[in-house]
Parts: sequence; C-alpha cells; structure tokens
Amino acid sequence: MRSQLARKPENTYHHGDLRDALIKAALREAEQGGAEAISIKALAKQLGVSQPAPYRHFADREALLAAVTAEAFRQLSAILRDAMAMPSKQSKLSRLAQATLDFGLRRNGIYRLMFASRTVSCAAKGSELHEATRETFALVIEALEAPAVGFLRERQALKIWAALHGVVMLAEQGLFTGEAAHATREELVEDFVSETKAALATAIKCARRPKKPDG
Amino acid sequence: MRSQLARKPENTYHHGDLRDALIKAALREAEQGGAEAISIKALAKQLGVSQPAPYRHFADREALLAAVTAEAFRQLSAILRDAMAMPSKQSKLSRLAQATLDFGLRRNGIYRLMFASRTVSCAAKGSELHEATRETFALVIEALEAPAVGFLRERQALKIWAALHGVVMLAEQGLFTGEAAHATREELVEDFVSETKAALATAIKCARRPKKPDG
DNA sequence: CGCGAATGTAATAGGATATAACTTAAAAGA
DNA sequence: TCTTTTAAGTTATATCCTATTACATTCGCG
Repeated sequence: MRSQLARKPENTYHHGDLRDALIKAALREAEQGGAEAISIKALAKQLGVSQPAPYRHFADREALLAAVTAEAFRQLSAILRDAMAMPSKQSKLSRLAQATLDFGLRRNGIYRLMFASRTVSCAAKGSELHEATRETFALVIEALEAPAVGFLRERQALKIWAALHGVVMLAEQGLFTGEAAHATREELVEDFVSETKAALATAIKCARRPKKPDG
Repeated sequence: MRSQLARKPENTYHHGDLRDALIKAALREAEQGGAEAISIKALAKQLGVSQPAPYRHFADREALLAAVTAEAFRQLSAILRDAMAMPSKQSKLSRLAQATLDFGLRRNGIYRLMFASRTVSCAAKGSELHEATRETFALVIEALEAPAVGFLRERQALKIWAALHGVVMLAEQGLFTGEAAHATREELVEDFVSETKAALATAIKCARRPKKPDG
C-alpha cells in the first residue's frame, strides 16, 4: 500500500491508497488558501484518477474536509508533543504556546480550516474529528504541569488556549503590523503564559487550603 | 433611491440601489453560513435582477465579500459604541467585551467572515475595509478608559481583543460544551477583563513614576 | 476458481463564477 | 430641449466545480 506515492501508477486500475493520498494532497492545497483551495476535481487530476473517484472514499466535500481537518489536528498534536518533549529552559506551557503561534502563522490556511470553519463545530461527538480536537486540548492541559483540582486546571487551559488563538487571529488580520502593535506577537503570548502560570499557582494554592489565603 | 426595498420593482429596467441591496442581502445570507453561503447568482435572483447584474457593482466575488465585511465591521462598531454608551454598573470594557462575545456567537457566520477569512488580511491599507477594522479597534482602546502612555494602552487593547476572539472561537468550536467547560464563556471573558484592568492600572502607574514601584 | 465487495471510469446533470456583446434609461452638455 | 455619453441591466455563453448514475475492473475470501 504505497501510502506516500501520490499519483496512481500508469496502466493500473486501482490507485492503492487513494483515501490517504487525497487527504495528504488536500492538506498541501489548504496550506495557503484554506478550505476554499480544496477542490475535489483538482485533487483527482493531481493524483491521476478520474474526477468522481474520490467519491468512493468520501460522501461529499464536507466529509473530505472533516477528514483533512482531523489529520491536521493530529499533526498539530504531534508538533505540540514534540515541542513539550524538547529539552529547554522554557516551561512546557511556553513552548506549547510558541509552537501553536508558529503553526497558526506558518500554516495559515490549515489553521483556518481547523479553528475557523463550520466543519469542526458540526463534528459529531464520537467522530474522528471530534476525538482529534479533544486530544489536542488534552495536551494543553498537560502543558500546564498542574494537578487536577476541580475544574481549575481545565479553566486555565481554556483561557490560555483562547488567548493564543486570539493572537494568531489578530496577527493574520494584520493588527500587529500597524503602529499600534509595538508589542510583538511573541511578547503577547509570553504575557498570557506567565499570567496563566500565576493564576494557576494561586488558584490551586487557595483550593488546597481554602481557609488560609497564603501559606 | 429606495435603499431599503430589496427587490427590483417589476416593469423597471433599473433596480435603483442594487449595490446596497446586494450588501444587505449578502449579510443576511452570511449570518448562518459565512462566506460560503454568499452566492452572487442566488443574490441576483433574490433581488429580481439578472445573474450578471451584480458584476456592474463588484469586480468579482472577492470585492463583494470585502464590501460586506466592511459593512459588518461598521455594524459591530455601532453595536460596541451603543454598549459603551449605555448607562450601567459595569465598566465600559466589560460591556464592550460581552457585546463582542454576543455578536460573535449570535452572528456566527458574519463573525467568521470578519475575523477568520483571508478577505481582511488582503485588504489594502487605505481601503474601506481596512479603515472599518481600524475604527473598531479604536473603540477597544477607548473602552480601556486609560490615558495614552507610550504603547501600553495599545498593548493591553491588543491583548484583551485577542483574548475575546479566542473565547468566541473556542465557543463556536464547541469546546465549552464538554465536561471540561465548567467555566462559562461569560466568566472567562470577565476574567480577561479584570486582568486587563489590573495590568493597565499597574503598568500606567509604573510608567508614570518609573522610580517608585508603588505610590 | 469464482463470486461479491471494493474501487475506478465514462457520461451527464446542475449550479456557480465570470465575460462579451447588446439594450435601456438616466445624466450631462450644447 | 435635444443629443450624446455613460451607468446599469440583459441575454448568451464559456468554464469550473460538485455530485449522481450506470458500467467496468480488480481484490480477496470461501
């Protein structure tokens, strides 16, 4: 099952691994132009199969987009895991944050596919895509390096995750290029990271010793 | 120039205000489905004109989207201005924040058009759209109710604006519906608001009296 | 081996963007 | 006022895309 070879070999009837090749090629297309850049017809041509062949593997365009988005989340998860595993003077959270920012800016189109399309919110609860998004978020929680105390940790994970995405969003919008943007994106991200750490430390301390405000 | 009447009256050759009617109708279409829901052909039919008529007013689909997005930013600006003007026990910033969240969730599709499409980042510097986005951001700065001290104020405006958008984004993604989301969106937004206020207060105090850390 | 399921193809319908050539009506100027 | 120019709309058409239907080929399993 040559899963890496994109094009179908000539003089063969079956591609061998069309489903996978479609997802990989679609990811490549989406890199710059986002979901709009994904055309089933163009992908089929690129892979050397007939135009309706992809419909054997995906019910419609939406289904392909969902699969592509799920793959993108798995790739992001892998990148974040690597960033967190890498030895560094920075904290895990800081590395995760900078890696997310980097991913969002570098792979702009894919990022929009993941975080700014209807595809994800339409994903059913047990679906491949839904699971992929949950796994990524689990890494954010892990990056906090904090014990589970009620929902304090999840709350801080949501906060830092939201803040990060906001920075990516505004950066892509060009709000950091004006004269107002004396602060760089990276600085802002670091701000959020240290605020999260501080909030987490005090919140957990308070939760553990609810009577004493300081120990 | 009946600017409100959408459909072209029968037995007339000219619509009268097609450009405006197109933008308004497109906004209505985008409310749910975002940019993808905007079809020039469908709009033309809806307004009772021939299919290529819109091309007299917009060079292509992208140009229409840009105009629609600019109008959306002006509407958001108006909403935020109203929210800030309204008498309330809450701070201006808090009202702006909640109004933004509300807008992002209620008018989901339009929000994506504004903050998560390539349209905005492609807007040229003097364009209608670019000006509309700058005006909206100016309101965020205004909501801080803080004096201009270097770029401190702009930096905090960027931070709270980013955080807000992150919350909207994750909320639309459904990350607040799981068991992890013990915190409501509104609570998170208030967190960010009060952190901003605190950071702003101390930052400005320090900038004013650089030698004395506390006054 | 042989049969069913999976996978691919050709043909085709239908919807969208966009352009070209032509028509109408409104505005501008003599 | 009459004419001429120009803005705005129309019909016809080219091109691209999604999606379905009916048909062909190959894989894999009993």
